[in-house]
Parts: sequence; C-alpha cells; structure tokens
Amino acid sequence: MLIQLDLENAEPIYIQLQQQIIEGIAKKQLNPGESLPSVRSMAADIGINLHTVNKAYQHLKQDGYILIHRQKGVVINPDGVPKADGAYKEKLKANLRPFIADSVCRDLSEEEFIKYCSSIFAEFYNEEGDS
Amino acid sequence: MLIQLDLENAEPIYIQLQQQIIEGIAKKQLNPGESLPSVRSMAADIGINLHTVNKAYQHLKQDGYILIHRQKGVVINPDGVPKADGAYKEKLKANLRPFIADSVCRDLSEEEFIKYCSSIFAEFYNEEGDS
DNA sequence: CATCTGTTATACTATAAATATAACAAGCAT
DNA sequence: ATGCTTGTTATATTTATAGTATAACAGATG
Repeated sequence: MLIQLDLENAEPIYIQLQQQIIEGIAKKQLNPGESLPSVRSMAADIGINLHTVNKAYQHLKQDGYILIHRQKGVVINPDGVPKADGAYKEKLKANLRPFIADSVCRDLSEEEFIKYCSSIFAEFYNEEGDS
Repeated sequence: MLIQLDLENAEPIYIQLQQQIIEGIAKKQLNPGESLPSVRSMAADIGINLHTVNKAYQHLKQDGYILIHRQKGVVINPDGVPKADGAYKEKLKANLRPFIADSVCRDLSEEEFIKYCSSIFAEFYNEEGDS
C-alpha cells in the first residue's frame, strides 16, 4: 500500500499516517487479517522514525483498527472495525460543526456541502480494491 | 455574546474562541458592522491572556470575518464574509475526507452522516438572532 | 544462536500555545 | 494638553507536543 506524507503540512506525521491507513481500510485496499509492515520497516520505507510509526499504530490499536501481537506483528482487525456508537456519533457531530458554521458564513449552501460529502463517500465506495 | 471555552479540550483556546465567534456570525447573533470587545476586555471577560485573544482576532481578520481599526476597535466585516471560492472548497473537501473515511470503516452510512450535517445546518438556520 | 517482533527508556531539538510585562503610537473626550 | 483606550510590538518564560536518535529488553521463530 502506498503511503503519501506531506512533511510541509501542519498535520503531524503520525496523524497523516493514521489517516492514510484508515483510508486504505475504507477503500478495502487493506482487509481484515491483512498484515501491516513492522514499525521498523514502515519507518524505513517512508523515511521517518520508528517511534513516529509506533505512535500511529498505538492510536489505531486504541481505536480498534488493528491488533498488535508482540512478536507476530501488526494486522488489520480480523473482526472488522468497531461500529460507530453513540459517543462516536456525538464526537463526529462536534467535529463537523465548525466546518458547517464556516460554510454558512461563507454562503456555501447545505446542498453543495452535502454534494461534497457524497462525492467523497463515492470515492471510497467505488475504488474498492484498487491500488 | 456568550463565549464558551473548554480549557481541558486539546483544541487551542484561540481556535475555540475563533470558532465561537464564527458560530455567532453563522447564527446571526453577531451581525455585519457590529462591534466586538477590545482584546483587553475580551481577555478579561473570559479569563485569558490578551495575546491569545489577539491571535484569534488576527486569524479572523486574515479570513475576512472582521475588520480591525487601530483605535476604533474590532467590528464584524460590514460587507459580510467573503464567499467560498474554489480554494476554500478544495480545502473543505480535504478536511472532510478523514471523517468520512472513518465513518465508512465504522459502518456509518452516507445517509446517517448527511442527516447529521443537515441537523447542524438547521441549528444555524433556525437559531437566527436568538441569544 | 541469530534474527525479527513490539516495547520501553532516555535524551535532545524544535515548535506551538499560553502567559506575563512592558512599552509604543494613534485617536478621542474632557 | 492630559489622560484614556485602542491595537501593536517586543521580550521572556513555561509547558506540552512532535519528531528524531540511540540503546536495550523480552519473547518468538528459523
């Protein structure tokens, strides 16, 4: 799987890595049970430090995306990702609010906003299994 | 206008303040031409440092939300907020992508996601002018 | 036994966030 | 003219996070 990082971006590297892996799972380029590179080889591949990779992995583990076996390595959660619960949905809404407030101020209509959301959903539903 | 800050939140204070003001504008509790408290009185009101308020104001100015006159003080942009342009829309889509990828993984449907967006839009359209 | 795994520990640098003072310059009211 | 308020600028300090650099440990596996 191809990992794209933007070192100039203000977003921390380990967050970007986290998001790239989540996108990979969403697009089904990464499937349940599949292995991820070890912290060391992933770090070497993308040219960052081992600890930065580990930080991303620990967060993904915390969120139920992956399992980490002490010696076997890292695998995408075979049981799939935990489904969105109430707390998750509340946090999601809280996260979306600033973007929507901003859009309202800038006269970007609800229709257009939702059109963008739909187009992003389509990205994930259509690119299933592609490289 | 009531400003609500959560000092425990990881979100920087100046960002929270910025968002609160933007929400105020979206809800039309704050209208074009209206004055905002000086950096000093705002800082005293909400119990933070003058520079933290100034940082929020500078960002709002940069984004076209407010005008700052050297001695007259701070006012909501009388001409209204600049409308969303192409660059803004691209950035918005890039910002939404991680949330949507996450939702897809967690089996949260496009319909439900959009329902949340609509409910937030409704918050702003319905509470116009309320305290 | 050597090698690979995640893990832990320590140290260092760089940056951002927030605060604390202090001072400056321009307008305005009395 | 004298204060007062305005945003602005400058300096300094503290705290926390991000990222890197090494090193070592513990448990499997070949």
